[in-house]
Amino acid sequence: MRLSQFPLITSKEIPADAEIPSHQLMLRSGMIRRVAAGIYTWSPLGLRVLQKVAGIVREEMNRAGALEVSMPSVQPAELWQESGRWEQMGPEMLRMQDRHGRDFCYGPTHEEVVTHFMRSELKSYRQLPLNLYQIQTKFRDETRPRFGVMRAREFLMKDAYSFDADAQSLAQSYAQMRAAYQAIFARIGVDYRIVAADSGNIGGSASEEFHVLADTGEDLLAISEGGDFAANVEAAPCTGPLPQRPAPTQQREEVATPGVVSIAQVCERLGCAPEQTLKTMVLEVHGGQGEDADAAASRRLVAVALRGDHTLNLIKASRMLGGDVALAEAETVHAATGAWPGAVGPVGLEIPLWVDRDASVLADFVCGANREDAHLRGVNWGRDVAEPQVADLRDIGAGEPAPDGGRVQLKRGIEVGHIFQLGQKYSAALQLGVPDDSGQTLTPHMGCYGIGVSRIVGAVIEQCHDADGILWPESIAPFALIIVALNPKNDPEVGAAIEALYTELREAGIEVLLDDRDLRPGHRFADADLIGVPHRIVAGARGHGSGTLEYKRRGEAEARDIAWSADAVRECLAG
RNA sequence: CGGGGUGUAGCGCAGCCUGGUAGCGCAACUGCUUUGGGAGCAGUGGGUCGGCGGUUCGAAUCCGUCCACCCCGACCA
Repeated sequence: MRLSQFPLITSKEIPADAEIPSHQLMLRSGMIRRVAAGIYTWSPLGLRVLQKVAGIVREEMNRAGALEVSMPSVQPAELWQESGRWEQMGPEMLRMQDRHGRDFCYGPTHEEVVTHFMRSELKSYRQLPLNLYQIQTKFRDETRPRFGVMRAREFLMKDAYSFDADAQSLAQSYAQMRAAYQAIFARIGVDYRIVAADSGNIGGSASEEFHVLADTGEDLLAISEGGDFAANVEAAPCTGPLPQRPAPTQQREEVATPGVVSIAQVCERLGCAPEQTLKTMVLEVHGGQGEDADAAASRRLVAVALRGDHTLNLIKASRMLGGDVALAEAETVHAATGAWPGAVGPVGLEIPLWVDRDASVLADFVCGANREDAHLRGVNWGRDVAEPQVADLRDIGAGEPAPDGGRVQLKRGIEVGHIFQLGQKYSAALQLGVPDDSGQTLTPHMGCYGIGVSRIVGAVIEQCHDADGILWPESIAPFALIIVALNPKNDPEVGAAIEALYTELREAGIEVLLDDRDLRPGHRFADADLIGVPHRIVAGARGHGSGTLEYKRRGEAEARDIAWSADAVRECLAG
């Protein structure tokens, strides 16, 4: 490719609305252009990288025995009503109507469609196991798209769905996909971790996430130092040993605390440590465990209590309470407890209360009094309040013991892959059945496996960049090599030699970009660094005289001279 | 959805408070010079000042309203 015929529009200036390095560099290098919030056009340069990533994903999926299909991005409401998710999904799903007024959505995921497809394709248990995948544009109407392609509304995703005869076979399919994902991320060449995850509203049991480690990641990961345990903080259980609860030593006492609503204020006013306080929060729970509409539509209030210095984990709470959980509005809290948020406490509370493990071993603690402007101190479980129902409700913290005995380290990650064992949730809801070896109907066990292809592009840049621009791993670089041709027009002989070199390398199958633009060298070096081509050759009259080219690896400080020949260049590329 | 902020040339911004000919830098285009780390000089083109409405002799500027985008939070593959 000749740069004089390739639209490379780069910018020195950092776009005002880009916050993180990958977003800034993708805009500065012209890989993407914003069309609307969370919606982007990929330029020829950007698309080359995106397709490199997609190509690696496709090869490894094929190698793992999955079969590529293409399903529609526009999907009819009926399928989503069958699975119950038409109502469940909420505004994240982009809905529309056709000219007849029929409901459709732009597919955020494809469990329903693939199951529909299998209803007509699966005739016998002998076809199992089967794994189908596609690489396709998804749309999820995120509340807050940000960071360019990292959290876009429209994005490219590889989604795969496996079908097995039983749970044991599903576990094997899952393990195969897990291995394929490891191969994919190893080939791309990023530093990643596999962590235990919550399965969210997709449903199902076992689920793990693949995270690219980066400080700008939106997820917090709990990784055991020197151990095997790794989990998204959302799903990391607190299992550390609890101390014996001390015996009460104080009398219960009410203290006036006008205007005090936060733990910090309580501590300041009463001169106590946050570890000695109990914070009580009221949650509104929507939906229930049951399948019936009444349970799904129900709302109930539940209180949870944590030690003052701990953070509530809404995922844990919602898993334990069986429904969608959110902090209740202030008015709701007041109506239910007689206190505004900040003064709620367990004593005399009339709604069900769950207490975090660590809060359950407190003694002589400080808590809200369920009255305005008042707190209690010297409160004790068993004496002033009933013995608590205990649960694990908080985020794990750095330095705490991990379940495997190691010490928890917190790291930030970008979720680029998620694999689930779904079980029979969708196959049962959408009535997918095949005859088994005795002629009975078998409901297949499903797994689903997603990779955020476009997100990987951003995530790799987060890990691979310097002050001058991107440092692509060779696996997904838009070009392997850039030749900066200096002054080819001044000396026809040099110009011809550069042309010959370019042609020979190109015909050898190397993705080479010839910078033949009539710009000053500095400008072109800066562009080469910005777009991150891994190998750079400078060819000009100076070296041509002595039969040398200048070679430089992106990211290395020093350039070196090599012989003016395609073979010498190929040697540099090889290692 | 709550809070904050911003909309002026392709990009980055000034002008607005105190109403009166729409500016600067970069980019683009033309010419000449220049050619090893984002060149110099000269010239050219490009604007519904986010939209609509109001006040006024006159609105980028004041008022109202709507929209878009960004940040923080809540929420979420």
